[in-house]
Amino acid sequence: MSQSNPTASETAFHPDVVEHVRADLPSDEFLYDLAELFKVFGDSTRIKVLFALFESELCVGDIAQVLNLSQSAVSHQLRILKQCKLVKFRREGKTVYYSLDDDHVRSIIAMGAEHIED
Amino acid sequence: MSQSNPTASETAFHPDVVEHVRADLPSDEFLYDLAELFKVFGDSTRIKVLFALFESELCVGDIAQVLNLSQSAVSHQLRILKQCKLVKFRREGKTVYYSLDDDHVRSIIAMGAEHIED
DNA sequence: CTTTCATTTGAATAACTGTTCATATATCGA
DNA sequence: TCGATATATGAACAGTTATTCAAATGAAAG
Repeated sequence: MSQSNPTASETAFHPDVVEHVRADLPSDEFLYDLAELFKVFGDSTRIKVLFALFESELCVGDIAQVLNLSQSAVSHQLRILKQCKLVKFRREGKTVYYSLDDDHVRSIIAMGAEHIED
Repeated sequence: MSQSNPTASETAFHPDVVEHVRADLPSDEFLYDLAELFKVFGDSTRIKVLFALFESELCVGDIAQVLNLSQSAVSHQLRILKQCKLVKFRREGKTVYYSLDDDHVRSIIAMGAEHIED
């Protein structure tokens, strides 16, 4: 018998395929982290914030103005964007200016946008 | 005065910037759709399903086996992936085979993966 | 037509998430 | 030091969502 996988496929329809696919899956941790990243893009408020920052560096109050949101809501979302390195910030007196951290953000959003336009 | 924007920026710090950024924002509908798309990628179960389908076409039961999930849970998620055209399917007797619908899926995930590896 | 198998669907529950409101921190000027 | 301003944070509430379980399709075989 060519089958010797104990964990998988006792009732599987295609045990060989199941085993092969399973073997090539990335680690659970990687898949989890990836989902976490996309989760961040999966909120329209955060997407709006990112699009606003596409144009130029902005302070918190201006982002709130642009998007018609409360300052608190914006600050909460910026915190999340900061955590996964999508935005960076610099302080100038009382004001904190946010900007995109790298170009991955643009690439990822561009790919998403491409899929939508069908 | 060079400012004449009625809707925005009564209390904004940089009214001119606010107005400019706001003018260049995509429509709310587009931004909402984009967030909806990323929301689909933002769940580790769905990400796992997509990665499994990277390898080959699979039927529902095999996906469940590969990922160690209930058939029902997989079916529910496949429904969502189907709705936004990320996967397609074909029926063969009682069995339904799922596969990736286009290469956008790979591109989007590749971009996300690139960001994580830092 | 009845049984069996693969998948789908619906309802219910539990967990998560974004906003709001109130409060706290931080910086600057008087 | 005190007040004003910009931002951050914490708790609470409301809305959303993924899973489970049970039941329902849909398709082939006898």
